[in-house]
Amino acid sequence: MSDREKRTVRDLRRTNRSAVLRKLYFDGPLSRQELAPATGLSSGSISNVVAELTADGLLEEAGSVDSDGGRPRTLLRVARRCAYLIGVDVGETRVRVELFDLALTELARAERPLARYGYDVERVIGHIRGALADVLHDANVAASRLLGVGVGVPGIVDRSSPGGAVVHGQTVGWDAVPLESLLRASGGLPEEVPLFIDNGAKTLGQAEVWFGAGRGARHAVIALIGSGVGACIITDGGLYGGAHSSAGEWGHTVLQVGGRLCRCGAKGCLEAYVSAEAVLERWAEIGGDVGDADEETALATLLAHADAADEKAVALLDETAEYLGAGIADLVNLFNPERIIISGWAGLLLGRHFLPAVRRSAAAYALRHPVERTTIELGLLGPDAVTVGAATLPLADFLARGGRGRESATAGH
Amino acid sequence: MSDREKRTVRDLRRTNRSAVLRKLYFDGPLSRQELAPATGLSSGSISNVVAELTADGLLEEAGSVDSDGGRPRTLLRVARRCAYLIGVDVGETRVRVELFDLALTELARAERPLARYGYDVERVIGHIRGALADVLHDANVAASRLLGVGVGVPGIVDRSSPGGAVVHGQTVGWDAVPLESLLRASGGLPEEVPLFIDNGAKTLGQAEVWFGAGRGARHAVIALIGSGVGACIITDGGLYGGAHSSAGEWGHTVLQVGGRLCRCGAKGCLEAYVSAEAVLERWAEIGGDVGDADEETALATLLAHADAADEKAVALLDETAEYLGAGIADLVNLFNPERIIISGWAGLLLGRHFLPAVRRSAAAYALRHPVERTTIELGLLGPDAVTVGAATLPLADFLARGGRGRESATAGH
DNA sequence: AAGCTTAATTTAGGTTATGAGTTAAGACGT
DNA sequence: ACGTCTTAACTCATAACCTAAATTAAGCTT
Repeated sequence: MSDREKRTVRDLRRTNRSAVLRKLYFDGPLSRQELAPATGLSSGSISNVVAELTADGLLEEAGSVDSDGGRPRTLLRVARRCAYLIGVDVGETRVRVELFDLALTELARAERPLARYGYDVERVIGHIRGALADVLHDANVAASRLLGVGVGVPGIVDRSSPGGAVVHGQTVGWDAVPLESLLRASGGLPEEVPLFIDNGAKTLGQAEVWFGAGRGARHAVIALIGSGVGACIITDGGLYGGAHSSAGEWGHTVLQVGGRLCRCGAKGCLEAYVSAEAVLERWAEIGGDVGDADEETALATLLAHADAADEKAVALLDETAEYLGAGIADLVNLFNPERIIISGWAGLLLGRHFLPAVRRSAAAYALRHPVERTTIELGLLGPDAVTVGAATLPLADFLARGGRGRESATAGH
Repeated sequence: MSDREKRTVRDLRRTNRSAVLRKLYFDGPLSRQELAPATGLSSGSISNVVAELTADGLLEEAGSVDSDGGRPRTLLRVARRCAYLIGVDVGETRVRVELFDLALTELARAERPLARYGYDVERVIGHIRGALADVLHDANVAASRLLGVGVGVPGIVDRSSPGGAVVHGQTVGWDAVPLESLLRASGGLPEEVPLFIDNGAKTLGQAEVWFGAGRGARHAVIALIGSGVGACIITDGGLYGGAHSSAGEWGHTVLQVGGRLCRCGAKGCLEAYVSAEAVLERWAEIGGDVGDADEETALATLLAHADAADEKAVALLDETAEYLGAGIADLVNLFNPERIIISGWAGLLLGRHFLPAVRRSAAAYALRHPVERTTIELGLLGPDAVTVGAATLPLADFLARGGRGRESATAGH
């Protein structure tokens, strides 16, 4: 059923290093004393592991706290400058690259616009490579000190193929683009720096779970509404990808058999009702004025109409809230998460307008037991957090490895 | 993020015992020589672990194979009679209890009918207790030799509450029934025999994954269609439960916002279109003759009508196939499984009739990439496998523990 | 019967975590 | 100021474990 699980006594150390590192990373500075019960290790082992991590330069002291009457405990934290991360957001209109330290504070960024016709693969690769060199130069960080590069892209990322991640971006016209090998071949970064590619929606979700509205949830779904609709599914604290890491395609969930035509070709998808594009389209259909502004301002205009009690706008948004609620009900019924977080630029805009209505609709369509135990909230991070989320991918790997190098990870099957 | 991960050097042994045991359990008799690469352990450790397991009576030799010129390797297998399992199926019309050996071959069974008004909790508890005693007596097995008792029930089982599993069976009128503590209190089985309770659909799914159409799949969804509709979701080889183990409530996925009223109170649920009850209801609505036979024969009659080219029946089933396909498309989009297995008595009946149509519909409603990589098949096990699946719960626990006792598992947080 | 081949066990060596005992560092009371 | 008390962190002996190499076991070939 499952081959290689855990093997040697050496893996133990890695696991324990990882536990200590993770605890310190997420729960701020802690003393060795607090670390012991939190990780389940004995105080002796904590000393041992901490000494090792400190020797590796991953941990540093952070002051001390009096302990009434006794020796004060010295606090420990992860050394934020011991390594660096890069997050790349390949968006609909631009490529953005940011450089972070371990604590994910931004050190440099570079952005390259992508003209509408700009989804030429070569052009995107070139932009990434150039921007990557720029941020490293600006912050004066050697590429060798990078823990890894995370890339968030639109579309489905299939990580199960042998030559590295392959991107299928139906909406941007990418069909089986072997992004990983192309980026590698472009020579922009050293051989040994690992590359992590995933769907942009998922990276944003990961960011939201680590640092935003999802903090502490073991089971959560981040619903992302922009021009399109997607979702990031967190199960047992980690990103769920399914067999070919294309899970979470919530936007193409069927809400109306034989309903509105979606850009995916099917009928009645959630996306055909609640995406910004769809809402505006429907607004135009019932005679709403759209103008030729960009989607963002157009949506804001629609919301303003509704605020001004424009009946048509109100009705449209009511319906949208019902559909969105029904879509969320599906997530609740199928995944039973603790929390559902609505995010994405349109999701935040719409959510601020009608979150209570969405909650009501979700409660009406979902089963009572699970929906009563799920909270539905808005995301705390802006859509810009895609880069943060992308940087999170190598970071997660780093923490899971306990801050050790990746040895000969090529001990394939 | 996650507390207790792995700790001591002792857990290592458990993990390795578990790996050896699992490998032997699922992949038949193997020699020590084959075991080594399969588990990632050295031949020395294999010897060691195997010796320990044999001393514990969990393994036995199973002949030997010549190895041209050398010492023949002796084959090993799990001793099927080293412990026993009980599976309980609390169904819509009866309680069934079966006793199995480790290989899950049936040794005894007992069945108690449940009158229509029979969902009285006390009655069910009494039936379980009685039938349990019967099978143990019939097969002459001491209760102390039981590895555990697995129970499959209708409704949502919340295992997150402190006093043991609680069952919320909306359809059978059970509201927060603390089945675990009630069964314990009934005194039917010794203190130390563990009790595992889960949704019957999920246990059936588990059986299908271990021994049926799902063998070998790491990501699968078993779609169960009977009077109601449910699903069992397997992620990374294990049952997915979500935050309160109520995940997989596929039947109440919305397929038609504002559509047919479902017995859950919401409108447009999948269950309101494709469950046996719903199909027959719709058949009656358009004037089909139903008679007052039980659901099973009524559905068979409908299918016979369609086979005889009764236009109304054909149209109804076409529509049903479309809805079912759309529901499956949702599963594909959201979970991206390798395999979807249609089961449940009505699912098997309907599936045999129109599986190709369902596949077409699913392909039309789901995204191309994932649906091309998912197979949609019928289950291989009959609905009777609920007991097998239930027995699988303690078995999974046993294998995960490496066949060791459960020590002081009360080292709670 | 000696030599060869392959299987399985034993042994030596190296990591690791535990837990008791020790040292470190400061507070408190007289 | 001094000794006592309290708490933190480290050290070291012990036990458990896995690996790799060496050894024993079992059967075939010539």
